Order: sequence, then structure tokens, then C-alpha cells
Amino acid sequence: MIKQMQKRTLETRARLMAVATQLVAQNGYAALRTEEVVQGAGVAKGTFFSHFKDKDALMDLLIGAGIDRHLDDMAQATPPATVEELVALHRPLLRFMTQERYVFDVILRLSGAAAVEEIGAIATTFGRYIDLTAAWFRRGGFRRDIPAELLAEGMQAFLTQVMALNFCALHDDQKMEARLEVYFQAWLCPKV
Amino acid sequence: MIKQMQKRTLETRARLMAVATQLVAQNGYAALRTEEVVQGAGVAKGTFFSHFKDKDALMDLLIGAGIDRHLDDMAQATPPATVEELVALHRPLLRFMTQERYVFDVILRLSGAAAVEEIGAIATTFGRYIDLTAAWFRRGGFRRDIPAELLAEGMQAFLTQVMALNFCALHDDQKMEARLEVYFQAWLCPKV
DNA sequence: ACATTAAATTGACTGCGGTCATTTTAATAT
DNA sequence: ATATTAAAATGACCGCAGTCAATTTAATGT
Repeated sequence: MIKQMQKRTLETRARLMAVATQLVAQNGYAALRTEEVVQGAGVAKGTFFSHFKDKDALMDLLIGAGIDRHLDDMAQATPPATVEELVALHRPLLRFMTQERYVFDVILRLSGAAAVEEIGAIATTFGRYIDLTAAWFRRGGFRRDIPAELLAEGMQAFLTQVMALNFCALHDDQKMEARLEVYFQAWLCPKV
Repeated sequence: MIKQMQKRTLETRARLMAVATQLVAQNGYAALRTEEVVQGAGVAKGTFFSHFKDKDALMDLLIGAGIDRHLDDMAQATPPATVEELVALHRPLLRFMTQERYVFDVILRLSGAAAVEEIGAIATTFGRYIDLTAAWFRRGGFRRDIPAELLAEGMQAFLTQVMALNFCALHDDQKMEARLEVYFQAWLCPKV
């Protein structure tokens, strides 16, 4: 049966993922070594790369899952009516994405799919983010002279900007959120 | 004399830079190998790393110089009065920054200084970009409800966004500029 | 049972960035 | 001239991601 072979494959992959998740929980993302993962899973180095294109592909899944959890929470919450609420809703996501410089780098690198066919986990979450925030804007309460999708894309741009600036000097959550609020205000509620 | 020692140091560094520049002109940024650079300069591997913290530090200088050349041109040009002119002014810079995926990655990684003390070449050019565009906005012609500096920072955010999206699917300058115009219009000339 | 075949796994090997104890160079003191 | 000393240069070495020809596993045909 083909099922059998697939089963072995899936088991190995699940084992690799489980070990990787465990190691990340222990030592963080940047410290993850493929060598440790394969040792923990009891397979050879090459097996790792027959399951994942490269280390980034694994990170894409791990970090993408993390982002997804936060988007779930955001989708669950009541839609924000003010910029303050909007910023507050972003806090956990922001914290997750900037927990390590390495994590942010990976997100930046993988936030756009390399090709149309193979859209990665992180790139998918960015699409989700656009959909989610666009839905908020369609409910009204913010500027209406441009499409909600465009508003959402701008959010993404400013989110990235704020996180990038955050790594410039000293890591300071307070500053990050303050800056985000300024950007969001200017983008979502222009007073011309 | 202390001068003598400094001279040797400067000569070696200049030789490394010259060889690196030459190699990049030949094969592009991503293909540069430190091994080739030191061989071309006639020094040992370790010498490279006593002159540059890491490979990124060299790239910072090379790419930073490239960006600076384009900023020189932009500063020379007559200040843009419309969004179309603004986008047109960005064309060469945009082309340079997206000539290689690797170049864009390096720019993203180094656009924020890691620490306050050591602001790199690329990070400096981003400061220059803010100053330049802020000066344009202070002349008027665009929205005035927020500080020119903030407007400029938004430009940077959208510029990054457009370049990132550019690497998502097929590389297409036309689309990149079109998208940039939409963003700039919405950011600089809100019609609320 | 046995042969065939395709997928899954293996691990020695490569490429390349980066390190560091050691050696060389050259400026200054005696 | 010679000793001293600090900077500069050296290159063997390391860590780690990623490769690939060879081997094992397991499903299918006869």
C-alpha cells in the first residue's frame, strides 16, 4: 500500500517537527541547529533536507505557526474602533515577531513568497493579516477614500517599519507601540 | 611614526575594497567570496576579518556607497511637485536596491544600526533619505497635517513594502513603480 | 516466494564564513 | 645598534548548512 510509505514519511517529519519545537522552546530560534534536530529525531542529516528544502523552510513552519496563533486571537477579538485599540490588539503579535532579532530576520526574508506556486507559512499569515485588518476597515471608523485592502497593506508596511526601527537602538516595547500609534493615526485618520 | 603603521593598514584596507568592488562589478554581490577577495588582495583570510567585522560589514560599505551615489543624484534633481515626479525620482534607487535579492536582504538587515555607537553605511543612507525627502515635503505640495519627518518615514516604509512585494512573484519594475505610486498617493495626498 | 522499482534514508563530504594562537612588522625607548 | 612593545598579518582550524552517490526499505507485479 502507498499508505504505508506515506505513513513512515509523515512519522519522520512529525518527529523532526516535534524535536525542533521542543528545542526552540528550550533555547530559542536562533540557537537551533539541524544537527541537534536530526539527533533528537534519530535520523541522519540528509533526511532533514529531504523533508525540508533548507533550514529556513523549517523556520517558516515553526514561526508561521506562532504567528497564526496570534492571528487567531486577533480574529477572535472584537474589531477595534480606535487607533489605540488597534495598537493594543497588535501587542502580542509584535512581541512575538520581535522576540529575537533572528526571528524578525526570518519573517522579513520569508514574508513574500519566492514563487507563486510555493507560498510559505509566513507568507500565508501575511495574507491572513491583510484579510483580517481589511475586514476591520470595511466596518468603518477609519478613512474611506482608499480601498480597505490598501489600508491593510499600509498597516503591514508600518508594522514592518516599526519592528525594523525597534532593532536600531535599544529594544523598547514602549517606544515600539508609541511609534506604531503615530503611524497608524497618520495613515488611518488623516486630518487634511 | 604612527603614520607608517596607519598607512600600511589603510593600504591593505584599500586593496581589499578595490578587489571586492572589482569582483562585485564582475559577478554581482551574492557571488562574492571572502576567499576571492583576500586572494586578489594578496593577504591571508584572517586579515580580512581584522579589517571588517564580518562579510556584512564589507557589503555595508559597498552597497552603502551605491545607495549614496543615487541619493546624490536625487538631491541634485529639482524637488518633485507631484507624486508622479516623486516616483520617477525613485526609479534608479529602486532598481539598484532590487537588482539582486541578496542586495535587498542585506539592505533590510543593515538598514537599522545594531547599536547607537556604530551606525553603518547603509543605516546612514537611510537617515540621508529621510532628511532629503523631509526637505521636499517642507516645501509644500503634499499633506501638511503631520510633520515632514513623519511623512518621510512613511515613504521609507512604503519603499520597503514595495520592494518586498516585488520579490514575491515575478520581478517586474513596472508593477513596482505602479504600486509605489498608489501608496505614495494614499500617504501623501489623502482625500478625506 | 521472488524480482522489480520507486521512495526514503544514510553519512561522508563540500563550501564558506568566521576564529585565534602564533609570527611578523615596524615604531619607540635605551 | 639593540631591546621592547604593540599593532598587523598569518593560516590552520572550527562550526554549521547543505549535497549526493550509495544503500535500505517497502510496495507491486509475476
